[in-house]
Amino acid sequence: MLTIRDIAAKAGVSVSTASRALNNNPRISVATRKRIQALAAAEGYRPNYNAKNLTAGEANTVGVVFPTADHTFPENPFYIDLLRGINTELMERQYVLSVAISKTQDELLANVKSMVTQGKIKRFILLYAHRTDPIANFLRQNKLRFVTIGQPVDDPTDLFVDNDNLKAGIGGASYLLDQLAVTHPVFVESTHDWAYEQQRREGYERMAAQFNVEPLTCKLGDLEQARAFITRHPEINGIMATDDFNAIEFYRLIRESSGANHFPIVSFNRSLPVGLTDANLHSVDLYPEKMGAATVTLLFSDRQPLESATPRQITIPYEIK
Amino acid sequence: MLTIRDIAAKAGVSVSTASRALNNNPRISVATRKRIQALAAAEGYRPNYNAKNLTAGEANTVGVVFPTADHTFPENPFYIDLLRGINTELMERQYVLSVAISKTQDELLANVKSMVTQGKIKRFILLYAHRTDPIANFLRQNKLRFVTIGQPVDDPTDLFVDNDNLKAGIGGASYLLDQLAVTHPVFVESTHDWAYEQQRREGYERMAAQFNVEPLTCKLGDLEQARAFITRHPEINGIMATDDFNAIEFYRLIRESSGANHFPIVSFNRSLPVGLTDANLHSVDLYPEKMGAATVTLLFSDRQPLESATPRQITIPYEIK
DNA sequence: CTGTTAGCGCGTTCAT
DNA sequence: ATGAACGCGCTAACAG
Repeated sequence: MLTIRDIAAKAGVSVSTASRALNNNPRISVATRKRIQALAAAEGYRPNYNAKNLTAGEANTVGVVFPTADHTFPENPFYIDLLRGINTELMERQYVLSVAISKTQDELLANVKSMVTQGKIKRFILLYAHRTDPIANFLRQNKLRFVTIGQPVDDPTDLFVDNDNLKAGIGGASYLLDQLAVTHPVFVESTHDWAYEQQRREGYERMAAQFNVEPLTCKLGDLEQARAFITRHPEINGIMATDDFNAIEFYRLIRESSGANHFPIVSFNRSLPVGLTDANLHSVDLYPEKMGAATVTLLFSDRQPLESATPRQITIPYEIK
Repeated sequence: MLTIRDIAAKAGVSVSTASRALNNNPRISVATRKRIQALAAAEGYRPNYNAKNLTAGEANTVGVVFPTADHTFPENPFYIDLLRGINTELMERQYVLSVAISKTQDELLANVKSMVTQGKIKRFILLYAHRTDPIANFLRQNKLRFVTIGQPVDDPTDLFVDNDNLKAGIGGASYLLDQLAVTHPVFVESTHDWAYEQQRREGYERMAAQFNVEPLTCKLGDLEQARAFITRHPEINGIMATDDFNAIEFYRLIRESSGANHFPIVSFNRSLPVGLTDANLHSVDLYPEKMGAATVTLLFSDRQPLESATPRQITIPYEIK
C-alpha cells in the first residue's frame, strides 16, 4: 500500500512537506506543491481515511438516519433517490455515507450514539421531519450538525430541506382547476396530519377560493367513512391527493360507487409506475434527488466562505408532469 | 473522551493489559479480565473505531452497493427492508453500514474503489444479481468477500442469498389453482427475463401441468400486444404475476377489456398498500428483512467455527398471505 | 519555506 | 500473566 512516506521519499522531501502539499497548506511553495501533487496523482496515492480520521478526531462520514418502520411512508422509491442525491454530493467532498436504520427507536438511537462516540461522526441527515425526536435531541445536545428532510416542528433553528409545499399545492390545484378544468375537486389526505399535507391543502384551498369552488377535503382512513363521504358528494369530478397511494385508493372507491372513469387526478411525488392505473394521473415532481443534494449543501454550509450568508433552509422547486 | 489509557489507569494496570482484557485475549487471567471489562462497562468506555481500524488495517464496515438506476428492478420498496435486516445484524457485530449508490456505473465503481483503497473496507453486499458486473469483478480480483442478493449468473462460486423462487412459484400457483379455484390462469412477467421470473414461471408451469390446465404466459411490455393477448384469451380468470406492478397493470387491462372484477391474483413480494386495488390480491411474502439478515450471516460465515460447513448460499422461505 | 518530532488511540511484539 | 515499547498513517507543533 502506498503511504505518504513513499510519496515523500520519491519526491525527496520530508513527510510533513508532502502532507502540506497534499492538503494545500499555504505554508509551502507553489512549485513543490504542484510537483508533489502531480507525483502523488501519477503514483495513484490515496490517503488512508482511518489515519486521517484518527488525527482529525472526526470521521469523513455523514450519518443518514432512516425513520423507524412505523414512521415510514409507503413512498419508498423516494428514499432511494434521496440517497443517490446525497451520496453523489458526498463523494465530491470525499465523504462517506453511513446508514442508521432499525425497527425500534431505541436501537436506532443506540446506532446513532455509537456512530458519534465510536465512529466520530459529526454530521447527520435525518430522512424525516420530526416533532419531538430523541435522535434530534441527542444530536442537538452534543452540538452536532444535522439537516432534516422536511420542516421540523421541534426546533425552529434546525436546518432543513423541503419543498415549498404551499406553492406546490397552489400549483397542483391550479393545474387541476385550470388545465384539467375540474369544477368539483376534492382534496384527499391521510389521517396523519403531516405538516406537508396541511401545507398542500392550504394551497388547494387558496386556489379553490380563487376559482370560486367549494373546498372539499376527505381524510382517507376508515373506508366506510370514505364511502359515505363519496355518496354525499356525487358531484366530485377531480381529485387532488397528497400522494399517489391516497389518490389511487380514493379513485378506486369513487369508481366503485359511481363507475366514473378516467378521473383527472393531481398528486405529488410520483411513486407508482405509469400504466398502473387508468386514472388520468398527473404528478407534481418534487425532485427527491435534488433534495438529497441540497441537504448535503446545507450540511456543509458552515464551510462556505462567510460572505454568503448561511441559510437555515433550502427549498426545492417542483414541476408538474 | 475516555480512552483505553484512562481505563488502564483507573484499573491500575498497563495499557496492554487493558487492551488484552477488552479484546478477550486468552493471555490474561480471567480475574483481571472480568474486572477490567466491568470497569470499562461502568465507565462507559467505547473504543475509537478509527484507531482500531488503523491498527487492524481493516475497517469495521460493510459496503452495501445499490444497483444503478437503469439496473433497478421494479422491486424498489424491497430495499428499505433489506437495509433494516442488514443493519440490525451488523450492529450486533459492531459493524457499520456504508452505502455506495450512484447514477452511473463509473461513479459507482469509483465509489467502491475508494471504499476499498481509502476506507479499508473488505466486505461488501451487492443488492442485485449480476450477470457480468465490473463491481463484482473488482471485488473478486482484490479477493474481497461479498454476498449478492439474488443468484449471480456470473460466477458459480459467488456467495448469495435468494428465495427459492421455484418453490415459491409452485406454492403461489398451487394457491391460485387450488385455494382460489382458478381454472384459466395466466402468468404475467416483465420483458426483462430476470432469473427469478423464469424460476417462478417454471414453478407455475409445473403446477399447471399437475392441475391439467394450459400454461399461459404474457410478457408485459408493449400495451397493445398485451391487449391483443387479452382479446385472444377471454377465458382467463386468474392472474399470477412476478410482482405487484405487473399484476395490477395486467389486471387493469383485463378489466378495461372485459369489465371483469375482483379477479384472483397471486403475486410476489407485496409492494403496494392493501386497498390500492379492488383486485383479490394475494402476495407471496419473501421476507426481505430476513434476506438482509441472512446476507450478513453469509458475509461473516468465514468467522464461524470451521466444523459447521460454510454454505455458499442461503435460501429464505416464503409465505403466502 | 522545509525538516524533525511528537502525538492521535489502539494492538502487538518483545521482554520480564 | 503482565508491562514497556513500537508502529499503524497521518497532521501539527516546533525548529530552523
